[in-house]
Amino acid sequence: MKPNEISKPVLKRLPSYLAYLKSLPEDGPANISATALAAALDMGEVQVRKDLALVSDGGRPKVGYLRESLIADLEQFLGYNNTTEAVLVGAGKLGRALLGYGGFAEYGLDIVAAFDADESLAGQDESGRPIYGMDKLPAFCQEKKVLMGIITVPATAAQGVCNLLIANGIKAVWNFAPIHLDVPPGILVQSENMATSLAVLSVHLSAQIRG
Amino acid sequence: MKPNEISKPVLKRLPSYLAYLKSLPEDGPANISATALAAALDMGEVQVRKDLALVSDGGRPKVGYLRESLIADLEQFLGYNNTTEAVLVGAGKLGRALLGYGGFAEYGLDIVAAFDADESLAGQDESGRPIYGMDKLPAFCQEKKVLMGIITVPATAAQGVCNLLIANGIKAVWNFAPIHLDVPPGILVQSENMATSLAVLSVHLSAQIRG
DNA sequence: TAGATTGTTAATCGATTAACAATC
DNA sequence: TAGATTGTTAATCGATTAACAATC
Repeated sequence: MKPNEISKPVLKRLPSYLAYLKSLPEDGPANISATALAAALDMGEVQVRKDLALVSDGGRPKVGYLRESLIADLEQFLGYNNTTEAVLVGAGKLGRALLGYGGFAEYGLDIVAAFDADESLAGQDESGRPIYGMDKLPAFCQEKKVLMGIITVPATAAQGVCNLLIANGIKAVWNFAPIHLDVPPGILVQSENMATSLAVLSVHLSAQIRG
Repeated sequence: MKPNEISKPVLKRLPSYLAYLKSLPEDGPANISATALAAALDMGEVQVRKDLALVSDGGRPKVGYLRESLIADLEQFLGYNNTTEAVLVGAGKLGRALLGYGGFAEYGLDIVAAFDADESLAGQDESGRPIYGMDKLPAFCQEKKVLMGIITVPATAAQGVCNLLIANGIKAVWNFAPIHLDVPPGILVQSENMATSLAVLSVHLSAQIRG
């Protein structure tokens, strides 16, 4: 089963399973059933069972899955074992917050360097990651064969940065700028969109108030 | 047309339209067609047309929509005009970053206060918002009739905070903790999940590498 | 009028759910 | 064996897309 045959809805649910499994006490029961997982996460049990069948064949009738194996299978499938190196562009507030966040290692992500148009930011950030001027970006990405770029620049600069990253070998872009990025086929853009979440919440509240 | 009749996929696309329309130059053409919007955002034009028809009746054959009216209709629909007051719980790195972000006003969101279990954080944050101890939360939420809560505490504390918020009148929760929150019917939880985005990117790269 | 664009009705597609058979 | 659980095949549901009619 090739991972790219998996549908996006399924793919987006997998991290929840993983997070829940990891939150279980180490000295608890060694097995867990899809039924139990579904109940804990408020999901349909058939859906959970089908999702798990895509990433693991360790499910046994009557006992369910071995928790540790299932965790391993999910991590394997999600590629959290082999580290992905990423560069970050835009060392403003958000950019530095992401640089400083230590939790990405758990997902196999390593932000190896940051770049910013403002040369005065160059140096090391508090977490010890280097910050360079934009002129250093092309050589760095090409030499290190970096595949992921994280964009935390203002919306007006985002498309240009995106183009630059792609020109230097990046295949996946994590975009925090609130703007649609145009990319050639084969490049994946995943946009982190707070406006989207806010819209869902906001409309819910409007409906709530109006009755 | 009641807003809660709209489907979630549609709702999540609306902010993109709005952002794009706002990015257009003020002195540009006054009209824009669904066709042009679709092309700019890499979407199907039928889809865009159908989405817009749900929030506006200003579309005219041959000319499209009046840009300004469409912006107004979208903002109206998304409830960005009437301000929503929110409280934030957890004044750590992420919490203070959100407090300091000035952009929420554009979406009709006003974070009026923050709370943290660590009393030593009490006082004012740099942006002038007050930070209180957790004991002040119940009275504050009830008196101000706050409807939205933002959770930026560690995963282990999130469910407890969520319960507390709901007990004090909150109807919508914006959750940044990487954990599933259980809530009673009628309460909406929107989780901001970076692990989800990372999974999508990570699997794309794995597939890319393997060929 | 001709053509661009809108909005709607019907067809397709994909994801979820339900029903069932298999297994320990 | 009986019952819990798995995995699979079929049915349903909802969203997207295609085809078309309406309009300026």
